[in-house]
Amino acid sequence: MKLPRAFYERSPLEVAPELLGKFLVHVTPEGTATGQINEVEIYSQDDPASHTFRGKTPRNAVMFGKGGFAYVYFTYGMYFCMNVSTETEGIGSGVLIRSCIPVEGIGFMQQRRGKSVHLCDGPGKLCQAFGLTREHNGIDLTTSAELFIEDRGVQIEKYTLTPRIGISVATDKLWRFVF
DNA sequence: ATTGGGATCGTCT
DNA sequence: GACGATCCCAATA
Repeated sequence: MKLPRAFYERSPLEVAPELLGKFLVHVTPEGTATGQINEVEIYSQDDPASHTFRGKTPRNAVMFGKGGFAYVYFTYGMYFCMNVSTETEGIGSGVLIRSCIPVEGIGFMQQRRGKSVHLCDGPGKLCQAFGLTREHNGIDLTTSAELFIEDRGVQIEKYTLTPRIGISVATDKLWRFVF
């Protein structure tokens, strides 16, 4: 079943480990892409590595909204990354979906990813494989029939904490969750 | 297996 | 005007 608002409206430290093992689903006219989330990172309001650290802007506004919305941003001139907003309205926090295991729609993913064998194992690759772009920024994952996260009864008992990837500050924090 | 450079542009200083 | 919450390819070892 689809994750409800209450799941997201908690501290990202609580949300992140529970997102591991859940299923990201994107329904498109060509077909449905599904993947099991296996790597996430936390970005909170008072975190110098977070887009929200210097306050609300048009770009990061979704992170400051209610929990359970997709924050999809454009980066490095050519890639998109997807987060889910966490905590209540006014708090700029979220969880970056970094990687997932392809489950359904692998043919579409390969088509979108071209020659590469690496379909979903990275935030930019994941968005490309799932066909996620700026159009998906701001989608309510708790009500959308197009983009949402499902609980299919899988519980991840064992996971690893590491520093986050690709940041230059707060590198001591173990805010990356992998299983 | 690891390293280094290039692509490419929106966002914020 | 500088710099990314990245990725890919080529060169090195």
